[in-house]
Amino acid sequence: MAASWNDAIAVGDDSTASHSNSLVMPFSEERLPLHEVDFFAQNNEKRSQDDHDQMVHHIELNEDTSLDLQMKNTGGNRTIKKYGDERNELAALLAQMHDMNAENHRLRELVDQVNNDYNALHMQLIKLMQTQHSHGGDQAIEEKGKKEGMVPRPFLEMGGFAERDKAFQQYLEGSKLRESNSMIEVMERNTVQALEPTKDNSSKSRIVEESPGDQAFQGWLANKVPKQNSLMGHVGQASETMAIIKKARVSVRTRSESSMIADGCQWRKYGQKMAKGNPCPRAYYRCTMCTGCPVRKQVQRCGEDRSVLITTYEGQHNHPLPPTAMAMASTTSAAASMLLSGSMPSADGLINPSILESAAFPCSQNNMATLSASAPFPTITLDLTQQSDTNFSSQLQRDQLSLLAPLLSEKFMSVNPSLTDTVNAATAAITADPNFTSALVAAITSIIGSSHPNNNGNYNASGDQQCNNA
DNA sequence: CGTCTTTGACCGGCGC
DNA sequence: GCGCCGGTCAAAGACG
Repeated sequence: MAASWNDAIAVGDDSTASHSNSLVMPFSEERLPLHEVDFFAQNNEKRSQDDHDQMVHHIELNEDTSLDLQMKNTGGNRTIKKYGDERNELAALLAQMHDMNAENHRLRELVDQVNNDYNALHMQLIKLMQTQHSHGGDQAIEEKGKKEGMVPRPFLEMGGFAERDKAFQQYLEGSKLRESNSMIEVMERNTVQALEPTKDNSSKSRIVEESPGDQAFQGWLANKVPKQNSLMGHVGQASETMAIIKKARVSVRTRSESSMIADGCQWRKYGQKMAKGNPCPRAYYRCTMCTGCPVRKQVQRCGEDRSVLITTYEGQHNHPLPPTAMAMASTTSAAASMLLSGSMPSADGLINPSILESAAFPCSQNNMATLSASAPFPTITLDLTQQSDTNFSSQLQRDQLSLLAPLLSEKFMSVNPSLTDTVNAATAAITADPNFTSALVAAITSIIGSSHPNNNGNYNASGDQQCNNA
């Protein structure tokens, strides 16, 4: 899957060979130096009006993605000089596009790398489970594997629990992960340290720095997971731990008059209870998009502010999701990934907005994400009640970026720290444009979805879906 | 008649 | 051991 930006800037319909800037510049193959960009801009002044009647920016991610933007700027009767006034802006835009192109390449490669890791480790997991089955091994894991269809499709997907599973599996098999600062490595560290709180961490991982967020998460696990002197051979207990990890929840606070937010999934109510400390009843729903889908959600109005609807998601979808559901799924998956990867910068459990603001996301300033360590299961809360924008879909898309970008920056870009600023700057720029944001989110979710062998991206345009366990 | 909602019963975890 | 509480089950009713 070669990432290629077939970016082209075509100027003029009647350009001849003598016009070196009958410009079609494939950014994916060669980088256009800035001085050439400037030359191109200056040359524009000498060109005829007809040459500039039409300016077409064509940005196209490669063929297997959904991002296909066309920005047409028909010049009409504008003069060349008017374009000349914009040359600096154009040059800056081109340079920015170059950077984005390069970053896209790197990100795609990293996604591929993670995907390859996932596939390899998944095979190891299956192999081990088969071995355990043939040797009458631990039934808890076996039953859990059956129950969850072996390859659960995460509601809280991206780099979340599935990776934790394989990281844990890797640890069980006594081997080390490859040399990289991947998300898997961080998750392995969290899992291992949580399972062996008394053991010297230095022998487990090359990662030496422990963020306060790691401590928060491990502190939570230390309370929830019984201490063990020996991990090896206690697969059942380990399975319990993984079950707890899988139970992580993402809670979304929104202002809504309706009884339920439209998140794109189909739900069936199976219970309602009065919860202590809240006069409003709590409703329990399970996903009915596919039989056997373990995803559940709780919906409850805030006792203090009845206009606030609190929706808590739990579990992992085992079926493809429609695009409308991908927005919420991606948002919660990113939040859960942050939660479980221990990337929160605050030891008191708060994911301070500073992590988002540091990435300069215009949409993140009013958001607050909190991590609850007192809940029965680790819960991250996304507070979307401060947004004036009532378009929930748009809200989600913006939040997706605000959550995904720092995640990618922290985990992937740690290989090359200098890239982080570039990514942040580029992301800040593009998120300022809602249309571009929407398209980019679609592209990212498409990439993420397609990175799994049984991915959510299997949802096709006709609406046909295939249940993995059907 | 099939599907969905309602609601009381039941179960398991946890604290005392 | 007991009670509280959160979560789930399942029978009954509502609805299209």
